[in-house]
Amino acid sequence: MEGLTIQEAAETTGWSPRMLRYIEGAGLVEVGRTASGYRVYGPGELQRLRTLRELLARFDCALSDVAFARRMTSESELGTALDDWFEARPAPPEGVASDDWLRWEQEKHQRLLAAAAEPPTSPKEKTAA
Amino acid sequence: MEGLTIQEAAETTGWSPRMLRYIEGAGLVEVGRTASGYRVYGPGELQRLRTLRELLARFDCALSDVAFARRMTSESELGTALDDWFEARPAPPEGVASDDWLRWEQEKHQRLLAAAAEPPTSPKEKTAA
DNA sequence: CCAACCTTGACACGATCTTGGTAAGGTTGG
DNA sequence: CCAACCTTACCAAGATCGTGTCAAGGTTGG
Repeated sequence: MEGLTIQEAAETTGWSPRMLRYIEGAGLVEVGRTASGYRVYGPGELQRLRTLRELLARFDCALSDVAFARRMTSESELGTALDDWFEARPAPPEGVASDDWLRWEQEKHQRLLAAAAEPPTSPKEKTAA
Repeated sequence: MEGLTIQEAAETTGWSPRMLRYIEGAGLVEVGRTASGYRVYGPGELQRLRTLRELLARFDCALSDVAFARRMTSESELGTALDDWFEARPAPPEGVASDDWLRWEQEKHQRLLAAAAEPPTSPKEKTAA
């Protein structure tokens, strides 16, 4: 057997076996299997699991937050939409009256949503896979 | 009065007054106040609220997810740490034996955590506030 | 063969999120 | 002045998350 069993992995990472299965189910760590279906944890997975633990503690966030962050990096539309929504209107680009600025902002949001809704009919840009 | 009251805003955005207060409490939309403390919703906030609604429906995510996404863009350490953690090891950079690659990976994660933990004693880089 | 693992699945509990309500009190407009 | 709005602050209920535990059954190593 190349790696550790789930119980051994639990001991060295600080997660419970239950949580190791949960984390796997959440799609956060991929685990290999033996021919008969036993999970096999290699050094990479162990390190990843320890780091995850520290990450959650350090930034006080939840597994579901990390799962959502994963969605944001993998679904580029989602990431773009959120980043765009967050762009506060700090100051209109110079030279535009604030009425125009507001209109431009509103149209920007509408364009964003339209783009997100629209099936890839005319893909002008594919950023990251 | 320059903008809409909370009830009027609720009618035009599709949120309930209760939810408008909740969203404000979650820090997702800033709302102005009259001298006596009444909330005042301007066109910008209304548009932002409508867009938020569409975002949640379109991508099937929750307010807490958006709130976390906000944290990720504002706390640069958090965003960096997560992005780094997500970097799967697809293939080692050419020329490195996989043992070395694994060691490099492990050290990368440790560096990452050390950097995040360390108080700004020797600030080599201050990216974004 | 048998104890000690592993698997999936389910039930359960506490915590948090989302949402609605309701109560006690201030503001406003006619 | 008074009805109709606003405010904050609670309580509640259903969903989801995080986690443990237990059951029924397969695998493994000595």
